[in-house]
Amino acid sequence: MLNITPSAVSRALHNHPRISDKTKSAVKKVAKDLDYQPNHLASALRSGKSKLVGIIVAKTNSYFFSSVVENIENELNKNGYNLIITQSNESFDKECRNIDTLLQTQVDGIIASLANETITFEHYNKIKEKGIPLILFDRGENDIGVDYIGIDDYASSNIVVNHLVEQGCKRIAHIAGYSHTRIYKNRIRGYKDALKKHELPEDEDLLLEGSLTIEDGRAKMTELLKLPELPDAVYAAGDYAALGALQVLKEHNIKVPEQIALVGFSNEPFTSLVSPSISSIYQHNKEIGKLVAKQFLLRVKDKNYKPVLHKTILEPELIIRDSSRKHD
Amino acid sequence: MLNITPSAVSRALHNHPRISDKTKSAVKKVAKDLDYQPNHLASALRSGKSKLVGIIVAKTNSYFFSSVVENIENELNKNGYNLIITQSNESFDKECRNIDTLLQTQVDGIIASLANETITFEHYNKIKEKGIPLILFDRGENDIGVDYIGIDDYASSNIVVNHLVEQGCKRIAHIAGYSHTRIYKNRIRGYKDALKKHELPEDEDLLLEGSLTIEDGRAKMTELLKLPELPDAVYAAGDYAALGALQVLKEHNIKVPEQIALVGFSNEPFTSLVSPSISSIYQHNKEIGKLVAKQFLLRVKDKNYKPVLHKTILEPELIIRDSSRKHD
DNA sequence: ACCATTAAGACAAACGTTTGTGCAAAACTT
DNA sequence: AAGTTTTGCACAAACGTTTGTCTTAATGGT
Repeated sequence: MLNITPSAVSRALHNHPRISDKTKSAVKKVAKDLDYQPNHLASALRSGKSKLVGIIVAKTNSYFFSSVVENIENELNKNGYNLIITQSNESFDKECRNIDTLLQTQVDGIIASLANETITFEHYNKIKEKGIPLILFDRGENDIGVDYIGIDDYASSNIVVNHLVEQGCKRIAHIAGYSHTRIYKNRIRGYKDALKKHELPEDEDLLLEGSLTIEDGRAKMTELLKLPELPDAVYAAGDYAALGALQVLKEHNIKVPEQIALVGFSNEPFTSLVSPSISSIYQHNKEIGKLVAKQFLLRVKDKNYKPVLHKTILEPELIIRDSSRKHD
Repeated sequence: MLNITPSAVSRALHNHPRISDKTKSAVKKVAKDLDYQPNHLASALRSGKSKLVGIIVAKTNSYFFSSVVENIENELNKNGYNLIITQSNESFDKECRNIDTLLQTQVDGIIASLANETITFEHYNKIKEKGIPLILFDRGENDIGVDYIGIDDYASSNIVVNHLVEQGCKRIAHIAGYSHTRIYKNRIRGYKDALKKHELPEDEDLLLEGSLTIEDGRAKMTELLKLPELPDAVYAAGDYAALGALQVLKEHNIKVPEQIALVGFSNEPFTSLVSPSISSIYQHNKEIGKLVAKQFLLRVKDKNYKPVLHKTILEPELIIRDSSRKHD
């Protein structure tokens, strides 16, 4: 080297004020020449910061999650963080194990969206006890008491119902998610309140909770078609369920949207590909990813910033497609 | 503690033969009681193994990649490894940067699928120089000289052409990927050779290279429809291109498969959702993921195992759907 | 009973940084 | 010119493991 201690080198590379500009530039030059690669592990060990962020989502191969993650990655990479992505597969157990794994890996923080199965939250306390930031998005709970970014599910339902009423629908069914998950509960509340607002009768037969898979959508639509009085619109709380419903409608030669209009949720890519294309709620995937990343950065930069909780709620946007457009 | 040195504890937890069973169980009991969590960073620093594996794919939000990654994750998690997932966005530059980032993070190995833009491979030498395993899948190159897992692209084209000929098609077009990428080149070769085998004339107008996006598929299909003599089948080397083609065909009121049959590639979920559903080549996503993981584990366990190169080529499977089924 | 072998674990160095403290020289103050 | 502050860096400890070597005690062989 050039007669200098490791500590001086470290400080030089980090632009410590107590190092002269001359040695700084000298050190940096040598670093370049020798193609010096800092050892992240050693740095992490000593400083306690691994520069790794853990992510837990239900499934990476859903468009919504993968595009949120993509945007989180872009933001955090800029700040020297890398992502460790795990998936819960909607399983509570796997979610718990993922948390353990991530904590063992000494991540600097965790970003998560809850599994469908998750209805208790003690496992998240481990994270809080460790003192590292935890940010939830989309499927988060108020009970955990951490920062959250998501859309206004209640408002989404309002927008959907308003739109359907505008199209002339008067008997609107809702294929809902399980109401133990907050977001689905809110969508149900929004649906009911919107009906009231428009002075439409609330019919229990028109509200069906389920897992929102394609199969579930098919089953629920089949049930709806057995009703003595058919609905003239179906609002599904998930695109896959909407797709299942659409399949059943086509099999029964029911015209969409003329006889029954259809609206989904999440704006999965296929909604614009099927025919008729399915109207759906866009959840601002990109925006959510960016906001999550920014919120995370805020938290790691300012550890003592605890007291204030940030809940960011985005306004949803209805993408109107053929499945619910009765007139231009 | 219980009057024992850290070294003894470490060895006890790792079942070192020179530690008595008595102390081993004692140590493990205390570890349980105290909820001891080993510090991966310290372990990584000392042992030189981070237990992290880097992944580079073009896009996580493609179904093929995300399901491969999902299966890699499952396998590697069982062996104590965690994944750092990065995406190149099909960009050569981003791919280079990803490699640098991963190496800096001291990953124990890298698993990658090349970006479309990538046509030179020096940046992968950095990985080999570091002496850590590199495994390629799907989009890999023979030149790099590393283990590879993928499907037989040449055979895929054969299967597709055979199927189309069986359906009575005699003028088969191919919307191809750029031939500088090996897998697309092989699909083109397979396509040409299969035509020869069936003694069908090879028509240059029927072979169009492109990026295989939806838009590209639309453009290429539009071109094909301008030909004086229309094709009676289109084989697209990617599902998105096939979808674009299908859109154009429907807009021109051309019956699929009666007038023009259509086959795609990758078996993306939407292929079964659109109407008509699109026949497509299934690439054994799960199998690929598992094989990649196993190959990686082989390599890290046996560093000196270098000389032999493993190329695993899976047989593709054609999923026949409505878009190419002229009779049952 | 003496030497050889094995067993069980202690000891200490090492991995490559970061960081608090100490200390000399330089710069500034009056 | 003497005291005070600032500057620039050296020193050394520390992060929590892993691992090669050494030591002591126990076991075995003759």
